Amino acid sequence: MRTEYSTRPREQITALLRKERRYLSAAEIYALLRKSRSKVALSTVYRTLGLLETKREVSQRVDEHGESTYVSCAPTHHHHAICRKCGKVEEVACEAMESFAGELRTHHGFELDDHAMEFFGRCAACK
Amino acid sequence: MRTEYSTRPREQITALLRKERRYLSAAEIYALLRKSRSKVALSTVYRTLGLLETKREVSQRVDEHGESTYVSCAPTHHHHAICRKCGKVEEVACEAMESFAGELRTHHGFELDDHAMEFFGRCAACK
DNA sequence: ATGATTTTGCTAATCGTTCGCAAATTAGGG
DNA sequence: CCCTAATTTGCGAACGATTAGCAAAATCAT
Repeated sequence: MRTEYSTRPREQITALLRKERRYLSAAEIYALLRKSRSKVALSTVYRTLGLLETKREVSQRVDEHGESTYVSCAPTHHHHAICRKCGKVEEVACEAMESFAGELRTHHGFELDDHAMEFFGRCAACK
Repeated sequence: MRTEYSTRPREQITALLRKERRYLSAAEIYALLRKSRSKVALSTVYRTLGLLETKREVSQRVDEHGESTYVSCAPTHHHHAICRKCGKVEEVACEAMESFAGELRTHHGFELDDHAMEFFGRCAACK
């Protein structure tokens, strides 16, 4: 039948991610849910994250220790500005990409077809 | 005495990286060296990569399977244009960063202090 | 409610990476 | 050169995050 079930663990994981809006590891999500008297297995966390990633509802990032972390975000193309203090992630659009594409073409003969960017600094609240 | 020795394994790993100029995993480096009748232990490859990373002589990137890969590059600030066909990595400067910084400040109140970018496409040779 | 199907939870397996330590290399005097 | 002290290597074991297997539980459509 190939349907997708809506279950309690999935709802809780999704809700937590939507609430936090910062990069969390599977272990952190597991720990946070466990604290709020919800018992989800770590493997379920991993599976749900994989699912959400496929649906483009979260994006994944490997942190400085090599651990995968995940944040809830829009399924459309954008980049992330990550606050170094509180971890809050903001989505930012990129219009200025043409200038880079042009630079790459003229200086390197490189035909750009995709790009990834990350910004680090202080968010409005932490500044 | 706190000196740093120059050894055969280190020279070979460094030479290989400088020759290839594409992202290689520790295992790939190990395999390539082994083929050219050089016996370096995998752990030595890892240790040397860590050393080179500290010295900013290689940069590290986690590939799509979660494996760490490394490429030889300049110690100064720049970004990488990675060819999807041959894997060749080219270093590109970024002047256009002010426009992003401005956008972040005005639209998000975000104070930018660092950024990371990657470009994907076809290099001049593969186009 | 019922039954087919999807998910979960648990545990064990996987696999890249790191560690520990004895043996081998290196650098630099004598 | 040769010796010694210090650093590296190589090997294997240990580690830790992620994945896989499978029986039991939850979900959905009828």
